[in-house]
Amino acid sequence: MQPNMRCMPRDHTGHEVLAVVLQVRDAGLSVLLWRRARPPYEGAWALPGGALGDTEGLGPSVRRQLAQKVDVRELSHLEQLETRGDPDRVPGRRVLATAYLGLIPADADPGLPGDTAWHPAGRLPEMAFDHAGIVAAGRHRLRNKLSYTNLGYALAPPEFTMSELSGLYRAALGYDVSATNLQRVLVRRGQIEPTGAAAAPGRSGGRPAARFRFRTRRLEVTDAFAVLRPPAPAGLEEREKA
Amino acid sequence: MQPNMRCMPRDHTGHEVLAVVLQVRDAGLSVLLWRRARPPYEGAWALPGGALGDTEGLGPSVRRQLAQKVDVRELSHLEQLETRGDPDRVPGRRVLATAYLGLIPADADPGLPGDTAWHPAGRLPEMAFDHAGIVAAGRHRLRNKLSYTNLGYALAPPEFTMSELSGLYRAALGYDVSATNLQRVLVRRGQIEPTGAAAAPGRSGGRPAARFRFRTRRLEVTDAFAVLRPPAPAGLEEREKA
DNA sequence: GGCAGTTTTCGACTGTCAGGCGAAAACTGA
DNA sequence: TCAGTTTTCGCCTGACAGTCGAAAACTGCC
Repeated sequence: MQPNMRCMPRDHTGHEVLAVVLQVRDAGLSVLLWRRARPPYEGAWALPGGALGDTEGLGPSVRRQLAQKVDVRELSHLEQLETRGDPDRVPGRRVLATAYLGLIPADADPGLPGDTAWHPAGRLPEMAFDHAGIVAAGRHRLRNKLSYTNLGYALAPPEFTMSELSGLYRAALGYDVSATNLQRVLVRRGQIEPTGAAAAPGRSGGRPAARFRFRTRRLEVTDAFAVLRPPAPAGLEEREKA
Repeated sequence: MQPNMRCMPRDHTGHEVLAVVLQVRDAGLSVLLWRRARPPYEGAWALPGGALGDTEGLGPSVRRQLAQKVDVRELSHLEQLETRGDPDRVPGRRVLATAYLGLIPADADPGLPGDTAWHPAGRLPEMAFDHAGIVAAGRHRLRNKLSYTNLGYALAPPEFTMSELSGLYRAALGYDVSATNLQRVLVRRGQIEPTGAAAAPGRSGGRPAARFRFRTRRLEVTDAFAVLRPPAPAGLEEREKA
């Protein structure tokens, strides 16, 4: 199309990174947004992020930008989402955006700057640029990965009861999840295990719940859900050890 | 396409698009590569792609670049894979690359330019830059999506027998897939249906196979495989109509 | 202390679906 | 007609999700 256009010195296309940071806050899925004080989209809400540094990797850049909004040490998970390159996604100039999905456990409550706040991911305020669509992509990714990976660890505190975990899944998935089934499924898959200690009995009585933890806090995919799975690779008992 | 050294000044970071184009060719999964004639990585093989135009969307750019290698009308599927931004993934200058996954049905045999050829995706030749990793990501994505979507349509010709389809899945997944089970699963999910016509009986005898087709040739996800699925949404019979 | 209320835990039952096996069907070539 | 080949169909099994109900374990009130 334009063989030499790539050498044009000016009007280069910029590149920015954005982050969809999600956390379950009081029984709902929330996303971290900041309010734009200047045009374009003055007063609208935007995802945290900013321009990619000249010698900076994408992942490190997200972490750096995010550090201006929250304590990044709270981040339990970070993965690349998608890159948007619509020529006019930003009015005036060409900016590509690579979006990341970040998760924060429900027990964390990082302090925020004045222009930044949590918003329910289901009912977004007026959003700048194409950020509403990016949030939707992030929610989608989270929903899917909760089903076939152990990503729940990224939403949950180090220890939890099944009721609490069920509440987290409910908030993230958008529908009720039976604590009974959730426990059976996650234990069978080896994702969670009881800690042994029982939780403090509830505020209004009731049998004290057992506490659980995720066995590993790094992403692992449940390959047992490949629909046409490979023939069982002989050994059966090493699955327990792995 | 190849890094143009005249543009070397490290003013801004450039952006290119790449495509992992996969096709099942004689019982194996193959990827489209071209051979670099100039340094860096002279003689090594690279993914098709090139610099993003200044006013060009990402998807259109991949299609444009790909048109120089194959007949893009053969492309049955195209989706974004990931963006690589390692500061030194390309020696000398900063180039971000957004990779796409493209699929071509097994019955197509597009003509190729002289520097371009199909290679077995399992045993790659010496690859330029980080392209080997990108091919691996593409194979991974294909394997996963074959399990929980109807993406098989993108590998298969308009009509096929179950033996042929089983061979395609075997090539893409890397392990044997029983034609019996595959038929039952895909029919139950409503992905494929018999065309009615029977295939020409085999070259060496045998019962003539029934021919099948995919009901739709657009991507649809098999939501029934969400592990913790939402409560059944009442109506049961409209699933048949959908 | 006993009893009602509450919450969690456990076991049993059902229905769906994938995987495997073998018999029957349908064709070719000798 | 018969052996060989390939596909198709039906049956069985085993895994697993979803539901329900009973039992367990606690609080608070009488």
